[in-house]
Amino acid sequence: MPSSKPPNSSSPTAAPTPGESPELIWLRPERTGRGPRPAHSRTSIAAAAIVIADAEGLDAVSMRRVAAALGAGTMSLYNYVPKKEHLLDLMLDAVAGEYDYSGLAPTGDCRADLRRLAHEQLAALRRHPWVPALVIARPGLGPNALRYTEHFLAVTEPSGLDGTARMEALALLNGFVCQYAQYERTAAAGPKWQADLAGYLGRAAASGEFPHLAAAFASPGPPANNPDAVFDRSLDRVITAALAPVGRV
Amino acid sequence: MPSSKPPNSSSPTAAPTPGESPELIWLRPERTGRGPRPAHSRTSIAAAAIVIADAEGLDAVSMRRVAAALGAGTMSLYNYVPKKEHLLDLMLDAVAGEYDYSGLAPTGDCRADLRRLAHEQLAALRRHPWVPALVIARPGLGPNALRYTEHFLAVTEPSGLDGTARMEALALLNGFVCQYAQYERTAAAGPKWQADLAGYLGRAAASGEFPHLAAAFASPGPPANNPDAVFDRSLDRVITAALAPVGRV
DNA sequence: CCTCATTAGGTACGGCGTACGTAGAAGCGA
DNA sequence: TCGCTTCTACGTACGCCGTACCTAATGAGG
Repeated sequence: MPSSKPPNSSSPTAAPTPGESPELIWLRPERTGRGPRPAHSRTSIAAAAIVIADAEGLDAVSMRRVAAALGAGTMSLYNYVPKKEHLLDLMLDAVAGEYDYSGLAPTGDCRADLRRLAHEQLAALRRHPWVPALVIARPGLGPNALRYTEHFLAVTEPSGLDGTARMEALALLNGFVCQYAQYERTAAAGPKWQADLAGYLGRAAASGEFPHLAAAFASPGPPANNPDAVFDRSLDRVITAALAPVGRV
Repeated sequence: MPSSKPPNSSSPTAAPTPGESPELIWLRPERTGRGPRPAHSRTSIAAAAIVIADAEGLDAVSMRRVAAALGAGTMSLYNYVPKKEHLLDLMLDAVAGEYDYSGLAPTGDCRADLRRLAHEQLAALRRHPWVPALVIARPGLGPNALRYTEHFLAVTEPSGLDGTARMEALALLNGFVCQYAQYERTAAAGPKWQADLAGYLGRAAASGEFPHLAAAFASPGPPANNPDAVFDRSLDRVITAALAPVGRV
């Protein structure tokens, strides 16, 4: 929704796309006003694609499938999305648009605010397990990601860090949450896979070639009473790292 | 090489794979000894695929391309690799096999050892820019990854952390290095993309909707004299977080 | 030596992203 | 108002992809 001030429709080179054609889909206007009204919108397209990805995985998201879900011809989709990559951009930004910041207003307690934000994020990634694998490949700075960034910067303002350090903190935290969600996902994958893995690790440990590994797997570690305990434990460390003053750590 | 103890070749169901067929390629024996000698090996196949991926990106790695590079028929590859996913597993483990641990022996200084390890890792990811996007999707515990894990556990032994905490530390550090390499990669992507992004961010900042974002981009931040300075800075934070004692952070 | 698991590789199928072309609808200048 | 221009919708077609299935040839084990 960053349309409160249309940039400058009176510019001399007022073509909607000054150069040839921007690579970023967010720089392409969704609608120029000429011709028939489009039957769909970026939002509805992203929503349809997300339904498919949630239900059947990212591989099931094809231009044909999404178009069919919208009741459109395959090639009609290309009027909205120049390449499939851009469809993925739309999907990611739509997920970023799911955050509800109304309960996440900055309280002045940086650490607590970030903890709550990370949990909101983890919840979103659990709803959409295909996100982590995608977001690592595409930076994706759609309008909703911008709102997220703005919120993060607001929340970390009391930390005393400069803008650059806070952007690095954002990347650090984001990466951690994505990685954790991905770990959860593969850990929850079929028992077959897990049994295979256990057998393989067991054999490796028994081979005597990996003494530290064997020791690490032999010790049980503290049992997690709370399913999110391991997340929270690491999260605290990451927040500390992210907010550490720049000079020395 | 974890074959010093073949599990039990005298089992009644002495098929090389006890169950039906393991999902993990590392549990499938590379060779059973019967029939003609294979013309290729997992290692050579992975090497061929990596050459393609380094030169033309991961999308260029197809079963046909790899087979052709080996001088083999397309379908012959399937004698070595049951599915393409497993080819990717082989590639990842081959990269993990590039580490030279001879200069990385544990010195007792945990932080310094981890710093050197992370730099070795970053160098490998720079050689193979397709790795980060892949490794997030597949846990991949091939023999070389096991050696890496073993080394990491050995290096972090003086930290006083238990095995579980050190495995979490490994994941944390790994994830950070991958994310940084990926960031470097997209930052180095075409000037067109970068110019587009700058324009988009500028417009967003100018809209007044994102005051913190605008402020963060207005302040220049300390200039990096060393190209790896930003990596080192964040790396120090991550190491600190990873090695923090478990009880409290 | 015979037997048969194993390797090599061809053919074919369904699905993918998308270039290209055509037909029709709608905003805009005259 | 007309007609020009630009948009949308979508069918067809091409070249790739992963891989199921099949046939031969090969060579180690009994």
